[in-house]
Order: sequence, then structure tokens, then C-alpha cells
Amino acid sequence: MAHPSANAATGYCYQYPHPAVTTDVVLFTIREDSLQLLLIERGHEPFKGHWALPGGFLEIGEDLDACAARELAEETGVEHLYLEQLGTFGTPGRDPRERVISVAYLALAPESALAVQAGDDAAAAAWFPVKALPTLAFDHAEIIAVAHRRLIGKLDYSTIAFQLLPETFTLGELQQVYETLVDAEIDKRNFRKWAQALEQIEATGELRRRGKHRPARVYRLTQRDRIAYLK
Amino acid sequence: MAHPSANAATGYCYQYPHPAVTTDVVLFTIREDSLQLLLIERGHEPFKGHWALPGGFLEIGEDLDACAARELAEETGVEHLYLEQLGTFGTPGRDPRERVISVAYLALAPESALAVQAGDDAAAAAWFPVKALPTLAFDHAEIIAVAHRRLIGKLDYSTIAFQLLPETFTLGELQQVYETLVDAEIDKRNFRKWAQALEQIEATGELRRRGKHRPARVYRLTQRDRIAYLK
DNA sequence: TCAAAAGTGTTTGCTATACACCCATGA
DNA sequence: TCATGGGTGTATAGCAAACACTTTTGA
Repeated sequence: MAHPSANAATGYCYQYPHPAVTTDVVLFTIREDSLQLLLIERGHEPFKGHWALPGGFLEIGEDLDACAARELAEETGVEHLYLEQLGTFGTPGRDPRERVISVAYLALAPESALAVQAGDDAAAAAWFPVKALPTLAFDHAEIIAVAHRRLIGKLDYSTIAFQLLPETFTLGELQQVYETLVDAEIDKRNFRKWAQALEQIEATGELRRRGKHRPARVYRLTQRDRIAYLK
Repeated sequence: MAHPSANAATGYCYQYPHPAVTTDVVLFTIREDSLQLLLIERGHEPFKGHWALPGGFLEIGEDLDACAARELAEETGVEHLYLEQLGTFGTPGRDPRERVISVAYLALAPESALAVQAGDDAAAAAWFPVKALPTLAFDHAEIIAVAHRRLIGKLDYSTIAFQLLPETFTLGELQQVYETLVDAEIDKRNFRKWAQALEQIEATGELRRRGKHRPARVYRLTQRDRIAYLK
């Protein structure tokens, strides 16, 4: 029988050993002209005092995506952002306590949507540039590397980068996002030609006046909720 | 404490409930000029008598990839093939017995490498064309749909399709694989130009004489073990 | 009037596509 | 000699990259 039995003395019991399942989230944003990600300082063992990805144990009736969203909200107050499953990491020994399978997620949000504050489990939450990460708990450095490759890889065949911008944006802001991600300058005319040819964006008709220069046209995604794949 | 405790009466016990973890494998091959995948007929409840993906429960000290390879070998006798992690499926209720998180894998092999025979757990193993699948157990239809999209999506920016061919092959055989996968005819001259421009393949110098027509040059991958990403 | 970002076209090279015939073999 | 798949080149169109100046605004 595989049905679990619960009792006060021994807890939840199974005929065969079961691993624990967690979700961990790699949340990227663009801050201070660099690609940064959110880490929490662990308040408990193991790796107490080390930096780690936000995440935690799956509740037994909870969907995986919901778990990732919940843990992120609990530990950081961040909600309603783009989440996609990244991969599952389960090398034996990656957690010294017990066998733990971690389902990792990639999350993206514009800085404007974020107001991070550390929750109970975490001593602190902080942003780190991808280029200047501290030493990390568990195998989180590997998970971050996979997440970063996935983000960069998806840049030129999807609209994933738009998830790093607020609902409306100018082409200048869009270009800054792409330049930060590819870590290189992009020709303005070619970039605008490319962007304006996308079916996924449309001008709102408004102008945005910020700073002492010519106002910029404002754009939005035709579908903000999901990313599109380009041909 | 999260450490499990084991005893004969109650089994393996944890302070919090733990899901079970399985791996399931979508193994594609090309047979009879169509893309087919391997299914097993379930010998036990739930879904006894239904068709399902080969797979099974993770052993507590076993790596995820190893579990996928082991289950595939146990149930089908198939070994040493291309395996990549596809995604993790954990909707509550997807297995009526208990909470089960399934890590799905995409596997590819040339027909010549396969000698499938049903193992103990399975009443039978059989190949089905992707276009003519039976009704499936659990959420396996969804997993297969994701696997198929992934395979097709990777076709034009990776060498993934070569995993469906034996170590050496002719350009005609390669073209047949691509035509089967995209389900369309491809111009012979353009295809050959493209293939021969790939850094990943090289001529062995041999000729293959099969059938009553001109012999074909034989090619191989420069690196058979891993797939390459094209620019 | 100056600084700062917005906005705009053309040329050039490369890559993808369309397309038809001869070659070597075994039966 | 015939049927079968192997093997080859060129012309065209569409896309990506390089490249510099004018416009509008606020200070």
C-alpha cells in the first residue's frame, strides 16, 4: 500500500522512503542598469547565514506553480509576476538533511513592481547583480547558471524580455533592457525597426515626457500575460 | 526534525507529508516512416490495462537521470540512449493513489538500437505513431504533447534529430528523418547544402551500397554523445 | 543655446528558397 | 535498359547589419 498513514507519534508514514519536494525561484529584474536577482539570507540551518534562492517545501495538496508563487510572496512580498518552470534538481546529497528534489522556477518582474521585504524564514532579502554573486547555499549557483542561460537563450525568439518592463514602456527603455541582457550596445535604428515590426507590441498613442528632451512614444504589449514565440 | 525514521510497523515516517516522486520517459524513434513512441500496458491498478509512459518511482538515493534510465531499461530492455529532462508534472490528483510528482524525460534512439521487450511491471510494451495514440493513463497525453513540441522546436537550432539515427548514416537517411519530423517534403539540394555546411558532421570516406542504385557517402557526427546548438 | 534622448532610410552582404538534370548501381 | 535513389549549381528574394543626422524638449 502506498497510502500514507498519519499519527501523532511518528508523523506521516509510507511503505517506501519518499523524498521531500521544494520549489526554488530565480527572480531576475533590472536595477541600476544591471541584471540582478533576489537572494535571501538563510535564518536557519543548514547554510544558516548563507545566501540562497527564495523557496521552500511543497505543501501536500498544492500545485507546483502555486508553491513557487507562495514561497516567493511569503519570503519577499512579491506577487503577480512571470513564472516559468526551469528544471528539476535532485542530485542525492544536495541537501544535507534529507533527500530533496527541487523544482526550480525562472521569474521576471520590472523593478517598479517590486517592493521586497524579508519574511519570517529569511534573515534578509537582497538584490545581487548576476555578475557579482555571493557564495550560495546548496546547488543554487548551478540553478542560477541554468536560469541565466535560459533567459539569454530565449531573448531572440520570444518576447520574454518584455516581462522585465512595466505595462507601458518606450522603445528607449526596451532597448536598454536588451542591451543590459546581452551586455552590449545595439544599433538604435535597427533595434527600432525590429521592435516596431513585432506583432506583439502596439503604440498607445500617448507620449511620455521625462527629463529635458524630446518626449517618447509609449508602447504596450498586445498580450501582457504570456510570452510569444517569434518566427 | 525532518529526518525520516523507519520501522517495521509504520514504514518510513516524516514530520510533514511527502509526495512520491517518479520519472516518466517519452521515448521517440522513427519506425515504418513515422515518428513513434513507446508505451507500456499497465499491469496493475490504477489504470490497469491502460497504456502509459514507461517510468516508475525514484529510489531514495538515486539520481533523477539514473532513475529514468533504469526504469526504461527495466520495463523495455532499452539502454544507452539520449535522455534530456523535459519538465516536472505535479498537479494534485494526477495520480489517484497519493500525491505524485513526475519528472518527465525526453528520450531518442534509432530504431536499430532498440530491442524492446516488456518487463515485469508491464503487461506489454508497444510502439504507437504519435499521430495515432491510444487513450492514456494519468496526464501522460499532456506530457507527450510537451515532449513532441520540444522535439520539433529544437529541430532547427540543434542537432537533436541526429539522435534518431545510428552512428553512421547517409544524407538521404538524414533527410528522411527530418521529413518525418516536420511532416513535409524538403528540397534535396537545399537540405544537402545545409547539412554539409554543419560543423557537426563529417564524411567517413566510406560508401554504403544498399539496393539497386548508386552507393551513398557515409557520414557521422563529430560528437555523438551530446547535441550541439546551431547559430 | 545647450544637453539629452527621440526619431528616421538607404546600402550592402548574407542566407534561405526555388528549381532540373546527370550518375552509379542491381535487377 | 530501366528503375531507384545519389549527387550537383545558379538565380532571386528577403532579412540582418552598418552607418549619421535632425527633432523636441527642459534647464
